[in-house]
Amino acid sequence: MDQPHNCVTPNICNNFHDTIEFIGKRWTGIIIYTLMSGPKRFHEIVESIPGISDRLLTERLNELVKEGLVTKKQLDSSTKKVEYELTPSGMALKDVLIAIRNWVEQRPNL
Amino acid sequence: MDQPHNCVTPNICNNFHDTIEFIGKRWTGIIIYTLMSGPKRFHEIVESIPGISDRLLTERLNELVKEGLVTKKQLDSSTKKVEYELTPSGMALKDVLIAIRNWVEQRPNL
DNA sequence: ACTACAACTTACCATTAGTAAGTTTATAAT
DNA sequence: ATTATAAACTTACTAATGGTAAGTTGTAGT
Repeated sequence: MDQPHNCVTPNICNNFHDTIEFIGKRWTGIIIYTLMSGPKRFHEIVESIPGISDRLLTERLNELVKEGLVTKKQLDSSTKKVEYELTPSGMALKDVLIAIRNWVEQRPNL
Repeated sequence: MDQPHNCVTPNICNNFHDTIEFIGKRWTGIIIYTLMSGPKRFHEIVESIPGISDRLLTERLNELVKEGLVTKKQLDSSTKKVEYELTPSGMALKDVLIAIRNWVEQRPNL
């Protein structure tokens, strides 16, 4: 808990402020959470996240790829099948997700 | 990393999905981060978070109070001076913030 | 009495999200 | 061989949220 926040690299989260806003962007956290259990195809992600739409999932996945947290693989060339997988950097967010889950579990259920 | 997400109590984050969306809401994370160092007055928060506006800070603080993560104290009755402070529940988010900071520090600076 | 400050509140415009329908290419069914 | 279905987007449009600026209320200082 030290340094404040002054953004340098646009769209790349190299500091606390940018990072928390990036992974906290609507759906992003749950997408990462979903991919923690292994690579998934587009429709598998849609199906495991109730409420998300095609449009926003596409947008968020593109952002995640751009930030280097997710990779996109073409399965079976010449078809439209793709697979999304966390990079090591994305996987390293597991500790953050675990910390959140622990906090949720320890909260008094008002 | 177990259970999925099905919201029961509206506006109260008792599960992973709601929680990550709540603390990831624009400015919320940084407000909590700012209050980690102790109680602060309204204008002190504004001054320590570059870019935030009165309107959004008011809105976010109200949400945080509603969720039981922050308390609002009237200082010096009959003036407008107030102070915001994390509740124990809010303070418990420190582990989450530390996990994020660690992740940021360990990332390769593209 | 005049000015400034603290903590909002209101009004308005810009950006982002949600919903639904359409597109493209490929395999499956009849 | 034609038709249908599916995967992964894309486009268009409306609703919700965020950003900017100005206004409000009450106290304090000079």
